[in-house]
Amino acid sequence: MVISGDKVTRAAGSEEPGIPPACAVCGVRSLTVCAPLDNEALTAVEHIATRRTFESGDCIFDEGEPARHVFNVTEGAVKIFKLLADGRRQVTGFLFAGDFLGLASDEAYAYSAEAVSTTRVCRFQRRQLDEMLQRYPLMERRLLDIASNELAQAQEQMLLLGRKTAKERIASFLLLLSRRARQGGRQENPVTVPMSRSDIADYLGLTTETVSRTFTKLKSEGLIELLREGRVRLADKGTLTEIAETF
Amino acid sequence: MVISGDKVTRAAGSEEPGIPPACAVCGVRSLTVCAPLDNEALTAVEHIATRRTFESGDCIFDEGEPARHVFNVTEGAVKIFKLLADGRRQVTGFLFAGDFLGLASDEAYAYSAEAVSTTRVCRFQRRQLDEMLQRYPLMERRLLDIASNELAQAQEQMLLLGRKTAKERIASFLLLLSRRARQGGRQENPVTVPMSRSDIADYLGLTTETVSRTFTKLKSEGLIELLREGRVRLADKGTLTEIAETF
DNA sequence: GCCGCGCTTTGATCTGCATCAAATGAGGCG
DNA sequence: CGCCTCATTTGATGCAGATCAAAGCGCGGC
Repeated sequence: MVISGDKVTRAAGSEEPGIPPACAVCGVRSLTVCAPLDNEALTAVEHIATRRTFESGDCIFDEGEPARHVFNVTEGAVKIFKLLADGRRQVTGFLFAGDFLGLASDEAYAYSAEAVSTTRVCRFQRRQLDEMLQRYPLMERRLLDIASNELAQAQEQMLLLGRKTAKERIASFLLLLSRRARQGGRQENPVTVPMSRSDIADYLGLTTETVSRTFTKLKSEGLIELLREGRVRLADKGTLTEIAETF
Repeated sequence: MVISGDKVTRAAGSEEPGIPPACAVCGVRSLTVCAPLDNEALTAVEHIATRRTFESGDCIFDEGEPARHVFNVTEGAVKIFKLLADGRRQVTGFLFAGDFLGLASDEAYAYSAEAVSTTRVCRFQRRQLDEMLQRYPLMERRLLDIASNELAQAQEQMLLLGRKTAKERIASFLLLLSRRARQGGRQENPVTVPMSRSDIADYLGLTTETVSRTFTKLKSEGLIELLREGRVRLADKGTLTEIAETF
């Protein structure tokens, strides 16, 4: 029997020992698919949920793999991405506490998911979640709202990828991070940017070099300040917003 | 009282006189959100549906407008798009018979919609549809599946916009049109391309000139043939697929 | 405290697609 | 049937961002 698994393996996320998640006191519940559930339903959720922790760089699942689980991020940050055969990569989203992960129309995941920083999730068997959805229409409705939201965000991102300049993309990105931080109750102005330049590049359809240069340029224009530990202060949100929305 | 509105105004689509749509014999029902409904539910749908026709270029709704209706395309083709303040445009999708239109997470449409060719739709009041969804869980589940599918498609499109070359984009686009035509029971090989070069450009994040040049190049390489009335024969689907998936 | 490694920044050059410009072609209408 | 209009194609040139290259720099290990 394992007394102390101390160091986590870097592969599939470590299972938490002990107590099931106390959904009733979950700090991010109001953001999640569980938001509209009553106590009875929450208890049912607790019984089918497993908590897992992933370290930065850990793979959560891979594109094409049978989609047996879905996840709720409770802490940390996740990137989801697709690859072309020659290695070109498109990050299609970053997920934070409260975000739902693993919706697949097909039987297989449509994208890969990897932790960007230390990340905790609630994991469900897809089949068990399906049963929950049938039993609790409010949950299904909530999931539909979440999906609609993601769809709107995806279209915003298409606009960015198809039509915005590098500077506009970076400004949009910083404002997005800031907005998401506020929604998640994290600090919104000196905003934390947990992902690497290359993840940002692959999210914005640019290269690391262009991302870096553009940050430098925004800094030299006094619009942002680059702080310690990947934190960025949005010094002139108004101008950044104008740039992002484009003029 | 209007006796004969003969020529349709080019604004909001003309209302059909007479009989409600015969949902029971609807040719595209199996593709739509109505697919899983029984006869009782179909009758209810009939009572809240209005049929409308739009001519090519007609606006169906505008981004930002209160989202009071949702639509089912029953015939024709629709483009949905977003604009930047200076007029740059991103077409985020083309919709065909069977496709659902108007999901808005917010109270407002997240994008504009315009007919690309003569188009017929079933229109519902959002509120009435919401009631239907509560009454018929199968319909809500179906809508969730549709939304999941669209999400997967959106991610595919982000990959295209962020990482593919012009040639790869055009190849992907033609194969997408062909696949959608097959799904909708329309002719899949000489595929009909109802939208203008400039709509295609705005969908693929290119310019009309680049779209045109790339078509010409694919033609000169013997991969496609440009036929009368915007039809395109995919002469070498294998190579097109290789190009689209990228090597 | 020093070393080594990977990430980020900065610099120099190249290129795919955009932009600008003009010719060609396809409908629609008088 | 010929003209007008607008979409498409083709051509010439420019540029934003990619690519190639080489320093900085922060961080963990010893």
